[in-house]
Amino acid sequence: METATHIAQEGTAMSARDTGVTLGVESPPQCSAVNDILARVGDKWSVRVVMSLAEGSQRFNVLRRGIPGISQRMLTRTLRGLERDGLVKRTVTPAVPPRVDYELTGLGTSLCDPVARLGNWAIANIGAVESARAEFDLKLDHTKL
Amino acid sequence: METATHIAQEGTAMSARDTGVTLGVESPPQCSAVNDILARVGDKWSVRVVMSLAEGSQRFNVLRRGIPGISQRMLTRTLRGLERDGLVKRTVTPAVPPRVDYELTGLGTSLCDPVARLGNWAIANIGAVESARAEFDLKLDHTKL
DNA sequence: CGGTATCCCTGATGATACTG
DNA sequence: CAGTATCATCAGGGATACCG
Repeated sequence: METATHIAQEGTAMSARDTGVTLGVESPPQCSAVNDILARVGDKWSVRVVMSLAEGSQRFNVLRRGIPGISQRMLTRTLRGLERDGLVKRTVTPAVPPRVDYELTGLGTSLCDPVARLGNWAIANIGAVESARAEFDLKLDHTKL
Repeated sequence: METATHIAQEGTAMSARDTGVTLGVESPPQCSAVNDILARVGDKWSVRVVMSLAEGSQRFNVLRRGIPGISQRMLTRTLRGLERDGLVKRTVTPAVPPRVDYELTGLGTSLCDPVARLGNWAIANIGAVESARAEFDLKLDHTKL
């Protein structure tokens, strides 16, 4: 697999538009960009929110109940961040009980695919990772005790 | 719900047309697993390290010089974490000047693909994200000032 | 060379209370 | 309902110094 072998070096920016597996994540300028996006994805709640919204537009508290553990504060902040990045669209409907709906934008939807792939990798390999951890920790004890 | 049963394979034609995307990432048990992996990926340095190692085995300081900005402390911690997760293999060669080489394991290599896809998405869309941010911030000023 | 140990600061997050 | 404000906590990460 020459696919993942020569990743980070030099000029070829992104000819990512066609071939499925395009590895070309590198140049310093884009590197920060990548890291930037990765930060969003690695964020504790962003992915959960995006995945929830992928199922359709939802109101604030519905969304909240759909993501166990998230505080009102963090949901608000996460949504603001996603909105700012153009991944989510916020729609306020003036009404007696305020109504605010959130939905993914095209950009947000497009992010779902790569994120889902990562998620699928995680699901497929979590077992391997966990046993690796167990083994590592075991050897650690063995060494220390 | 067999939603997440056939997820970890294939290359291009998923069922991304129906509801928009392939999502099958939601079951509570796997949810934490996914979040777990996502945390690794979202980590400030893990991806950089993995991508560097994707080019081949490297010694500690070579790796360090290849990742501008990372401190010795963080490189060590990041490598330990990756090693614990079974993504990286650490090899110590007893010698006068200590020599330690790091290389990706099969698992680590397999992670490169999904991560690279995310990276490619980032590169392809960083422009859209940044302009969205600019617009958002602009409206914010407009509202506040 | 490769790594560990400390100190310290900043940002991220949770809990709680209040507002339109 | 949908936030905003405030406070306290805490892990992440940089700088530095020392060890085998």
